[in-house]
Amino acid sequence: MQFVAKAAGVSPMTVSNSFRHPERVQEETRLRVLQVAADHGYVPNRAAGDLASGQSRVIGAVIPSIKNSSFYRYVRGMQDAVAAHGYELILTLADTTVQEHVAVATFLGLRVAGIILVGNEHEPATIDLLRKTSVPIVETWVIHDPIDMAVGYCVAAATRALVETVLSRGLRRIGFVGYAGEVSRRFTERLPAFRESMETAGLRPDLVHLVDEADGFGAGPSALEALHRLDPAIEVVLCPTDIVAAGVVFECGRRGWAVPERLAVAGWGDYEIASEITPGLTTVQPNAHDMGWQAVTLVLNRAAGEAAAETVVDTGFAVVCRASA
Amino acid sequence: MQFVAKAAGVSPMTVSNSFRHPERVQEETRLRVLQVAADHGYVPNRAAGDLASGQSRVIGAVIPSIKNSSFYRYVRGMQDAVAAHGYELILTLADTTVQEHVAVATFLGLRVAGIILVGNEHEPATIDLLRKTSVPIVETWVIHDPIDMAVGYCVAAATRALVETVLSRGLRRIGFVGYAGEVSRRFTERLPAFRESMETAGLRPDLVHLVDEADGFGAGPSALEALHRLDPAIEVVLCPTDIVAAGVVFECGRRGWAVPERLAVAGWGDYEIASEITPGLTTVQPNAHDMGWQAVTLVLNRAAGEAAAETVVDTGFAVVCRASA
DNA sequence: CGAGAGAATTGTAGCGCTACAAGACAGAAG
DNA sequence: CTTCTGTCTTGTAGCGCTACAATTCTCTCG
Repeated sequence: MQFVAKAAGVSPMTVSNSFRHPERVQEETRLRVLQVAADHGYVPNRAAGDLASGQSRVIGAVIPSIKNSSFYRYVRGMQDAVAAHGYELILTLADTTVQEHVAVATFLGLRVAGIILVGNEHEPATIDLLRKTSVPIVETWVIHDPIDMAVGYCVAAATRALVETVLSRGLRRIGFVGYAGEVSRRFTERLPAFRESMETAGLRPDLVHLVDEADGFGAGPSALEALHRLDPAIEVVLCPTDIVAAGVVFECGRRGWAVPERLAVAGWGDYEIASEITPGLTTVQPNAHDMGWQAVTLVLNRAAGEAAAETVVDTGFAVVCRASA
Repeated sequence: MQFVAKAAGVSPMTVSNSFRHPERVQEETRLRVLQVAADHGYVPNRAAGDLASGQSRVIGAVIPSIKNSSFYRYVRGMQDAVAAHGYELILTLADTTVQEHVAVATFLGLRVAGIILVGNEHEPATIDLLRKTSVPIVETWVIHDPIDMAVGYCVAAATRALVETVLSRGLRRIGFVGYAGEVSRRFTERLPAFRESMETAGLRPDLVHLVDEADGFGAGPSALEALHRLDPAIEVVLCPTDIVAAGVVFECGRRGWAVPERLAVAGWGDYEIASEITPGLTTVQPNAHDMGWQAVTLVLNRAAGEAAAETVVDTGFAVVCRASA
């Protein structure tokens, strides 16, 4: 900065103001400074600036996976929101809670303006760190027991809505595919909600099969096989993701079963594949873009000193009805 | 830090050393300092530390999209490499070159240890900035005309290898699906390579159809329709991505065409869907994880002052043969 | 028992920038 | 011609940390 100041014939403060407070500097002076900076490839050192000003315009987000298009929309939502407010977003991939902890420590070390996490399952050490910091924290995709703030939707409510949708189609023999093993809590919330809905409707709540999360499309055929054995006249299968649902649809194709006439199928997540395959998948669409946007908004509101009153935002969901169910 | 030092009864320097140079501090003292820090949720301010030491252990990467699993493996490769060397990786999503420019400016402002980009298509302003900085720059997925360093594979060579693979299956009527409009150069490299290979083999090089990149799976049916009209006896379709190839396979299912007997199909990218659908897709697999790893390695080598001699690394590719072709 | 070597610890200065207060300067009013 | 006002510009101090040199504190050895 010293160098640029000298080259432009002004003081370092004027250089600083040219970048950060354009209105404080005369137009002509500012343009000259910016020109000199551009000529020399000078970019203000944010680390130093943030240190001096005690604030940061960078928000850190930890995302567990970048494999599905819901997360893509979620990230876009965050990116769009930060861009609209002159902030920056930095992302770290973390597939395990241990990686998440490392990422959180890094963000805290960088003194980011806020941290956005996915889910509410963290290492005890992470929770400890998060509770002690004054940095705004937002947990997304869930709305229970936030450490600080949360943005998400109610998985149980979405499950009930999906069951009601298939009931309204006149379907009664409803099979449910869930994930077995150590999976995120937002998956485990679905089964009890399904059972409850079925009992309320006076229908069999036990047409349930659990598959491995790692099986991808492959989980479809095995789930279909298992549920068909439980009830050969099964009418519809509710899947934990659109990937599994697509696997079921492909398997129906192989078996020569018409979808939805012989078997209806519903997915979850409204991934890209849901609208691309034939028949299109009926699925639950979380408002992923909105969720990302709201998460950033919560951080910014907190930074602006606004009331921390409503710390939980429900971005809702929609049951998207396509041809598969 | 002052606070922690006081609480632990040592000087600030000892606190600093406890974190950064454990060997300089007596075990007992170090543990006490770390304990006090943990109790108070203290995390050293990296911005200040980096400023004082004049170095950074953070590498910035700009990625254009997180929609496909190749990029996922690529990011994992980078993440694994930085983790192995005690560095951190921060990601920014940028779908346009303008967004990329903003991201690059942010990284430069953060004084990262290195910047990793995808492709070699950038804004003139970005190139200018990149040439003037002394920060190591790596461009990935391409190996032509790097600004600084590059890691990638030769798309033309992979195209030729794919054509040879289908030729070796005895197929002769080969259709090609490309992307129309403003697409990344790595897509545009494929068509000339295809034409050349076909001419060398003495076969029709004009069974070509261009589709819109945004069409996803939907591009499959329209491409199939168009190529079938060009040559009703077409034997194989080479697609620009596995998504398009999957779209073609699904469409074949609808038409009752057996794959690969009636029509063989090849994709590109070895996305997850390639191995999940039936029949599995024959496709080109870029060594995405390796590419990410090598990109980080190049940055670290440069940081370690090692020779900048070999600045281009070819991570190669593989033609993965599955049932579809 | 004092000198010397080595380990552990501690001041000092400064990284590049910004907040804030103070200064310079032009033009308007008296 | 002085005073005042408002605009533009500039010193000063310090953000939280680390490199480096200096210091203190063992402990060993002649």
